[in-house]
Amino acid sequence: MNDLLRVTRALADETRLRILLAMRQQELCICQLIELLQLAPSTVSKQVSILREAGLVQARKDGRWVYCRLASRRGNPLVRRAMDLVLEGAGESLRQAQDGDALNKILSMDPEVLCRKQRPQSV
Amino acid sequence: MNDLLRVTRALADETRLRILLAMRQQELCICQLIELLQLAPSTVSKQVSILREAGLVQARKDGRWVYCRLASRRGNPLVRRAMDLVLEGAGESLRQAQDGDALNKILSMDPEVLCRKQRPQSV
DNA sequence: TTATCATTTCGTCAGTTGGCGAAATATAGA
DNA sequence: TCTATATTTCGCCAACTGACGAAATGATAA
Repeated sequence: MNDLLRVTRALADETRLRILLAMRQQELCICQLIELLQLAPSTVSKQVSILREAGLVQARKDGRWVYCRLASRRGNPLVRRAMDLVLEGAGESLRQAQDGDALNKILSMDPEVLCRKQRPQSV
Repeated sequence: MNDLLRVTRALADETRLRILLAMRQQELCICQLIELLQLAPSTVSKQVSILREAGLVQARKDGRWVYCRLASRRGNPLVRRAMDLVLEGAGESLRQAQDGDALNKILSMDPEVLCRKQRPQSV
């Protein structure tokens, strides 16, 4: 039941569901998630780590960037059931439409440019 | 996403998972759940109501007793996926074994006797 | 090496949650 | 009607959570 609880708790937060839904089509690096969610880097990092602990998300490091994607559907059956639930629940809320639009913009950008945009503004 | 979130939040608590797992084979009345969980009636009532709000549990009233059971698998697909996840995650934890034993004892009892046992002890 | 920078870790804080007991509610039985 | 009682509602409190910023980490580039 502990594994189950770790998974259900990981799913029980809107930010984390938004992260999972954003990764449906492609992997995303942390800075892309930061841009999508408009949250502090430390917050995004923490939430992604909760999804990783639950086995829902896998990450690979490439230089300074960390790319995240949904865990394989062929791995842990618990994870597959969890994603089935999330995908079933993906509906037409305003928030999801907004995230979809924002994600398209982010994907059309060079990640380099995105990161530069996120650097502390020298005033 | 709101419906999904209501479901995932309902699943994200050990007490509520225990309730769902206990109802796998048969409906249970609140006082049976109180005995199983060893929690205050107000607490059990609250947790069941969260499961009902999420659509995971249905209840029927029979006199003073309220009987609860898992929602139909043929209803909301979200609910079905949620229960698939829970059942997949039902494992062999010590807690589950203990709950199984306790549940068997409870089911072998007359609910009337169970309720009498729960009444405030007149010292 | 040194500087830069994407990400993570840590400490803090406001808001939420899950537990309890007391009081309220609704129903059965006297 | 009045009493007993199974359940719910309400208010409270300790523990947990999700957000942030500052500092630490690890890797690239100068």
